[in-house]
Amino acid sequence: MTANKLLQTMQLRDQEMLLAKSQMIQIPAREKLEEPFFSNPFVYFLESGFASILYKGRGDYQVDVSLIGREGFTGAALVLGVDRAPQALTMQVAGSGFRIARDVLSEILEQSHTLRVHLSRFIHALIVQRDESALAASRGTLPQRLARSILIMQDRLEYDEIPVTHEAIAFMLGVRRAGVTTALGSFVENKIIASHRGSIYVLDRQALLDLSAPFYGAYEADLLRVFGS
Amino acid sequence: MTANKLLQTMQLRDQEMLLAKSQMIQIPAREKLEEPFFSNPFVYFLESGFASILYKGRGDYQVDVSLIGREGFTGAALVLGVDRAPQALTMQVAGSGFRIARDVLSEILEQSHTLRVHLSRFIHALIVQRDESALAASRGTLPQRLARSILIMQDRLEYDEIPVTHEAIAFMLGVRRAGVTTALGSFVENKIIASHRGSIYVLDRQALLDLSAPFYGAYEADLLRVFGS
DNA sequence: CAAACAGTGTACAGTAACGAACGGTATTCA
DNA sequence: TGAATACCGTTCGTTACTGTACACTGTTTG
Repeated sequence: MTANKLLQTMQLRDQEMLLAKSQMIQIPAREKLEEPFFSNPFVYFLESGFASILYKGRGDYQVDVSLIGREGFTGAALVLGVDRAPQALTMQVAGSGFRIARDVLSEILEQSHTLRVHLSRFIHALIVQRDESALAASRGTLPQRLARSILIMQDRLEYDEIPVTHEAIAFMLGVRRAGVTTALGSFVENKIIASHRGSIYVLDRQALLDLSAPFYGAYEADLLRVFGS
Repeated sequence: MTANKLLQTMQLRDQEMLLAKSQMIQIPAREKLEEPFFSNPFVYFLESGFASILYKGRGDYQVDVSLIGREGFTGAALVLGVDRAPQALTMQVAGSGFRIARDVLSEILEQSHTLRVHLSRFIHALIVQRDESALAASRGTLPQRLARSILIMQDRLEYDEIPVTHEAIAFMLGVRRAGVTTALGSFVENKIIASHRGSIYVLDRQALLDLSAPFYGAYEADLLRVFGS
């Protein structure tokens, strides 16, 4: 049995085909799963931990446009028939997952219409997640974006402790590290989180939900529409 | 013959099937082509003018995540197998296009694998456009975002005059109308654009490219990878 | 043709986030 | 065990916006 929700909710036949051709592996934090403009050899269905999709512009401008954990998979471009995409995919919190060669998945996709539809629905959810990120980046304050960030990381880990540094968060949001530190400081004061070196502990999830309300929830709602459960 | 680039570059058979089942219509500015969370009855292949995809959060937070003109089509969610999406689609500059009923397109998609692939590749480009928007929103200054905005509008109109108000631009970017006015004012001073009531004239496209360099070009590059030309 | 409206220019005080920098405390490594 | 490194806290002046507000001018409408 797998912990990946996409695998869980697809047709059994599709799931079996995929699992038969894939290997379970451990993935350490900061491992690069996809390089930009590169024909990446593997696609991943994570079981734990999460990876982030980073979009890089010229100069060293960059933002995280989405996070993927055990609710999804990493081969959107492949399903869309594109083999070189401008995004980078990096493991943010270590975990495990099933890895499958892109060519193998391509073949399976040719054979199974149901699988294509299932994965496509997830791609739609990913688009929604990107839209929420764009909205938060454009209209949200740093504390709001930070709250959203913590929520979506916690959603993927399904645990109160999030092993991530201020630096890493700042990088994801495209803001100063010091800005993250001060904002987190005020969260700690208000007992919304606790914080130790390299970790954040969520104490008051509701407060985070309230803070980030305009920018959180649409991805989750879209996933529900996709998976039903 | 059609002016829509997606229609032009698809297999002739697919193009004929689509055109046989679609009507050419005129679309005025500000017409709503898709409502959020609504099963929208039509999909559009524009021939002129452009529409914007607006993502709305709670409250009245909103941003434009992408613009679509004659290089694309508007039924991404449908192709991805989803019938209710959280985005709104509004015609920004009046134009014309082919309209096709969603159910009809669905049927054609079932029959034609080549069409599905073609449209999917465009969806990938749309994702790239969203990522660029997110990056610009997160890291760009107002003048940079504005320059990008003017460029992508001009790209879709393929003409030097862009019939759009400061108000409309401010709305798209999610910033103050007054901010757009001042920024445009400095563009006028530097002879980058000229501006009359309700219109912007691009004088120095290169200057706009320079300004928005980190945030412009990836969508266009992705389209090239898709269409080849 | 007057009145209403849409679109633009400008001003001002307030604030959120910035870049740059420094000091302190855990943790890792030789 | 001492040195190097990673991570966090805080400060300071600066900048890019924001919200609010008002005045001006073309354009539409009754």
